[in-house]
Amino acid sequence: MIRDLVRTRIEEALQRLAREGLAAAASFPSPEVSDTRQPEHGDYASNVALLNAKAAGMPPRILAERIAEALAEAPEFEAVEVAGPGFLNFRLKPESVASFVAEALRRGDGLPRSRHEEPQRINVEFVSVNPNGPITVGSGRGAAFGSALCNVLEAAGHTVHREYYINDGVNSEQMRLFAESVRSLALGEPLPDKGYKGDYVQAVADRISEMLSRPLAEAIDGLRTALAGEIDPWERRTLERRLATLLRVEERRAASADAAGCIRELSTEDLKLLCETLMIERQRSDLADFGVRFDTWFSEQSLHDAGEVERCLQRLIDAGIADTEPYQTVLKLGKNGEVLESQRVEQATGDDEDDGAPQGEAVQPTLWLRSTRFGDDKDRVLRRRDGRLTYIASDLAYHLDKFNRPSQADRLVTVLGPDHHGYIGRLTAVVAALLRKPDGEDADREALEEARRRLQVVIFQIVRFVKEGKPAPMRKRDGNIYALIDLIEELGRTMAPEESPERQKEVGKDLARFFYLMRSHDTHMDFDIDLATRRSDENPVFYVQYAHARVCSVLRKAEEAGFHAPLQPEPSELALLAHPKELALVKKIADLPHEVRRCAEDFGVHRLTTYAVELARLYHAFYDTCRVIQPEEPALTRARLSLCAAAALGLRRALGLLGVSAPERM
RNA sequence: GCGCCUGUAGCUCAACGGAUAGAGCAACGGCCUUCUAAGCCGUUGGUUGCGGGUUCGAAUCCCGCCGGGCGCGCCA
Repeated sequence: MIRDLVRTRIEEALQRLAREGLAAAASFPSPEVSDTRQPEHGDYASNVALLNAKAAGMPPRILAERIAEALAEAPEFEAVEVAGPGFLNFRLKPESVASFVAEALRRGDGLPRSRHEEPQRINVEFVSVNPNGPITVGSGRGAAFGSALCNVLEAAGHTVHREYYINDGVNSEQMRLFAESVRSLALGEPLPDKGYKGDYVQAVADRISEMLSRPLAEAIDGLRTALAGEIDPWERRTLERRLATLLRVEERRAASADAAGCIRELSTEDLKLLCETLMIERQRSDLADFGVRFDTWFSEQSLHDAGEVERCLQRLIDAGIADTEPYQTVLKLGKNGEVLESQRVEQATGDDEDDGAPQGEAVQPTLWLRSTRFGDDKDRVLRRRDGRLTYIASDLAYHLDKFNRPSQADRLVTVLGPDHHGYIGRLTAVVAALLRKPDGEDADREALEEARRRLQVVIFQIVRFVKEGKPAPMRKRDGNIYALIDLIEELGRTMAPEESPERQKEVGKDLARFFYLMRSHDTHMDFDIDLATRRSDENPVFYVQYAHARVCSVLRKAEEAGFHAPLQPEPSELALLAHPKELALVKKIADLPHEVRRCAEDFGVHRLTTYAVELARLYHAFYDTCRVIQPEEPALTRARLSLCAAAALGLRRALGLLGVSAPERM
C-alpha cells in the first residue's frame, strides 16, 4: 500500500520528465520500491535511476537528481535524496505513514488482497497420493505448501480451484495387491507376497468386516440421494461406479453366511473399490484436520469409464502424435533443452524381455506417444503390448479434462514430491501434445511453449524428521508408516496435554503447518520435532500467536476502560502516531499485500512465515515501548488502539493464509 | 553416466541483481507495584563451498570444479 504510493509518485514524476523533454522516461519499466537497510537511508529506496540511466542517456546520479526534482511537489514526502551510485531514498512524513492505519482497517479481511493486472483461473493439483495408505508426513509438506499457495494465489486476485487426483485406475497392480492384503488380514490368513502390512491396513480390514456384518442400505441410499442432486459429470460417473459396486456387494453379502464369507467371495475389483473408498475417506478426514480442503477429488477411473482415455488416444493418433511404429526416440538433452544427440531405438520384436508383461499375450503393438517432439527426453508408452494402458494415457485425458471443464483453467499448477522431478518433462510434453494446433510450420515448438506457459510443475524437496537430534524413520519395520495425523496428534498431545482432543489437533495442526512452511519448498528441510514441541522462545509459532493474543488482550482491556478502537480513525488523531516503533509497525502491516503478490509470483510461500514473525516482533517492540491505554490521553489512546486493531488484522490474515489459527487468548 | 534440488554465523534458515549479508536459537548482560515476561533491550558471532566470467553493483545470473540429497521402468 505505502510502496504502491511511492511507486505511483515515481511514475508521475517520470511522466512529468517525459513531458519536459526526457522522452525515454515514458518507457521505463515500472519502478521497484525496496526497503532500506539503514534508517539513514529513509523509509524506502528505488533503483529506478540506476536501471534506466543507459536508456535516458545520462549518468545515474544525474537522472536520479532529475527524478528527485520532479518529485519535490509530492505531499507525502519529507525528503527525497539521491545517494550512493544513484539510489533514490524516500523519507515519508510520519502522518502519511500513520494514515495507512485507516487504510488497513478499511480493507478489513481483504487486507492481503492485491489487485492483479491479469487475474487468472488457476487449477492447483496437490497431494494426490495413491489410495493405498494414509497421508504421510512426507506428503504433509506438499499439503501444507499447496494449500497455502492456493490461499496466496487467491489473495493475489486469482480464482483458484483446489484439486486432488485419485490414482484409482483398475489396472493398478498396487491397488489390487492392497485389496488382496486387506482380504487376507480380514480373514486372518497369510499376506500375499510383498503384501501391505501395518496398522492402517488392518484398520481398513476391520472396517470392511464391520461394514459387511449388516445391510449396506444406508450407504446405498446415501449414494442414490447424492446422484439425484446436481453434480458434475465426472463426479456422477464416480458415484455411479461406487453404487454399482455396492449393489453387487450387498447382493453377495445377503447370500453369505457372515462377513468373512462375503469377503472371501468378493471379486478383487469390488473389494478394491471398498478399500479405496475407505482409504480416501480417511485421507480426506486427515487432510481436513490439517486445514486442507479440495474443491475436487478427481477419480482417474472415471476417465476410463467414460471412454475419455480412448477418445484422447484416438485424437493423438489422428493428429500423428501417437503411433505404433516399433521404435523409440531417445534424446540426449543439453542444459537448455537443446537436442545434443538423437537416437532411434528399434523395438525388440521378441518376447525375451522380462518386463512383467504376460508372456505370449502380445496381442497388439505398443502405442507410443512421440513426446520427444515436445521436449521430453524419450518417447513414452501409452499402451503396452499386453493391451493395458499406462498412467500417461490417463494423464493425457486428465489434463485435457482440466482444460475443458466449464470452469476452464487458464493455468495448471501441479505440486509434486521430490521423487517426481522426472515428470516435469513428460507432463509438459503431455500438455503440449494436447494443445498442439493441427497446422502451422512450427506447431510442435509453439505447442511446447504454450504448455510451458500454462502448466507449472512445482517440486517440493524432501523433508527429514529429526527427533532427539537423530533422523526419525519415516517407515517402520513393521510396515507402519509415519502418518501426518500421527504427527498432528503427537504435537498436540505434547503441547497441550490438558486440552480436548479437538483442541490438541488444532494445536498440532498449527505447529506442523508453520514448521512445514518456514522453509522454501525447494530446499531440503529438517523438521525438528523437539523444537516444534518446545513451548519457549525457540518456537516461532507461539511467538506469532502470542503477539496476536496480546493485541486482543489490550483491545479487551480498553473496552473495559471505556475505549473503543475507532474503525474509521480521524487523520488528526492518527497523526499522533509518530514514534519510530509505531511507524515501523504501520509500514509492516501495510506491506502484507506486497508480500502476498511476491509470494504468488514465485510461489515463495515460506516468506509469509518470516513476514508473520517480523510483524509479531514489531508489535512486541511497540507494545513494550508505547503504552496503549492512557485515560489521560484519550486521543493518543484511540490512535494506538486503531494501530492495535490493524496489527491484529495483519497477524490474523498472515496466519490465515498459512492455515494457522490466531487465538485471542493464550 | 545423465537430470532435478542444494551449499550463507556454532545450529536451523532469510535476503525482487542493490548500499555495511539479516533473523531466531544457542552464549553472555540487563528489564515486571501499570495494557499477557510465551515478552522487551543490549553484546558476541561471516573469506556466502572453491575458481573464473557478465556489470555501475553478484550470496543471487553464466561457465568449471568440490560436497550433500533425490530421481532416471511397457511401476504409480
